[in-house]
Amino acid sequence: MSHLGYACLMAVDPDHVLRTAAALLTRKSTATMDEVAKAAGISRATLHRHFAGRDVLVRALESLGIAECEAALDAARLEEGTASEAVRRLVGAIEPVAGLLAFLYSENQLFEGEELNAGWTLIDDRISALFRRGQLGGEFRIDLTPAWLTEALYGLMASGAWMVHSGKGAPKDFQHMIVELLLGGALRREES
Amino acid sequence: MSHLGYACLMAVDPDHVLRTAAALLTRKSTATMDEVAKAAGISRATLHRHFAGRDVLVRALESLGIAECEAALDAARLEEGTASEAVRRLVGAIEPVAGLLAFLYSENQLFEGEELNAGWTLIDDRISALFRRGQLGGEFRIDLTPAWLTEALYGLMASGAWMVHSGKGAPKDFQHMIVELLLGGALRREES
DNA sequence: CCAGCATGAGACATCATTGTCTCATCTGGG
DNA sequence: CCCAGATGAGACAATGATGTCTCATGCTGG
Repeated sequence: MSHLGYACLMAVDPDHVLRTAAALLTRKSTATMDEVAKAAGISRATLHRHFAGRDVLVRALESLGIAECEAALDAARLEEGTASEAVRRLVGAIEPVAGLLAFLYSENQLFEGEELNAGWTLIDDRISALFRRGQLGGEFRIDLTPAWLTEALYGLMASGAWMVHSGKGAPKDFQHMIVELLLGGALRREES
Repeated sequence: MSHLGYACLMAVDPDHVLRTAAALLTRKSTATMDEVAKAAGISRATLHRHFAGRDVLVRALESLGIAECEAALDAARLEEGTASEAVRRLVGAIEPVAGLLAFLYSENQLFEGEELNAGWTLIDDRISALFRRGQLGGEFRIDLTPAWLTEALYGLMASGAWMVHSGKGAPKDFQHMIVELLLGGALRREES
């Protein structure tokens, strides 16, 4: 037997499979394991060897989504500059993951009884903290709770991802549309 | 044979079944036909006699959702008063349907190839027209398209429904949270 | 060259949901 | 009272997705 745990030869790259699955399920959330395998260019048997069951695959996608979200949060440097600038960076950084997030969001309701991955709470807390920072600094209004602002951001990102996905909006407008509406609202600013 | 088309005796009320199904599927979008029947207090056979198949049931729910949406649009009198007031009335009127809308929204992706019910376009147009009216009247900013404002409203309503459903928010705050964020945004208003 | 290992293809049983059917029962109107 | 119609309960097959298995193939490392 080889002294290496696994690395030998034409082994499938699990990360590539995962990302292909994410791209497919983002478009068609009911895709079959067979379709996922075909999209990844592997057989259903091999897919099953790496992810033993659809739930395992979804859990792995959840971990991927959480990891990418946290990477986006890190890249956005939420502690630096004004809260508004941080929100803008956050939306821009999270845009590539928005589709996957929307998929996971719709799948989460299937994990009703089971425990919710603690990673989501971590992310919620970091975003809530950003809004709280904006409130304490006098930048954001205080009559909307950080929790609601966080949920609203999620909803707006889902709408933005939908606009882009359906072709009604350009990806380049994603960040601007969301940030402008979330921060500025629909009303005209007399003071501007 | 009776001279009346159908009305005879202990006939099931299809509307009651529909509303029960809506309430159930709002909470558990993957509910079985059996669960739907049980929730409505009828047998699966009878459910099947009224709605021949799950797709027929979902289509009926779609029609119900469209009808209730249009009723809400009518009740909100979108042409009266300022656009802001109309938006506030709209959100308040549509709140009871928000859960059903979220369910239908998630199901619509399953009707990929098939034709989309024209009713949705009608509703989109009416809401878009409201935002356009606000823009033309100088009330709303013009750098966000009415189409985006409409989609954003949907997203915020989904987030609001989620907050209420998950117990993180009170139903009485639904209207206020959404309208304040959609119109005013998160930034503080110096002019207020 | 050869052995080992990952893969592809496919067969197979299982499971859940669904659509369809039959039959017994109950109710209310004529 | 009696019958038509609607319902409830359950059996049944069909379908689709899934999990598991075997076998042949092809490649790599030694």
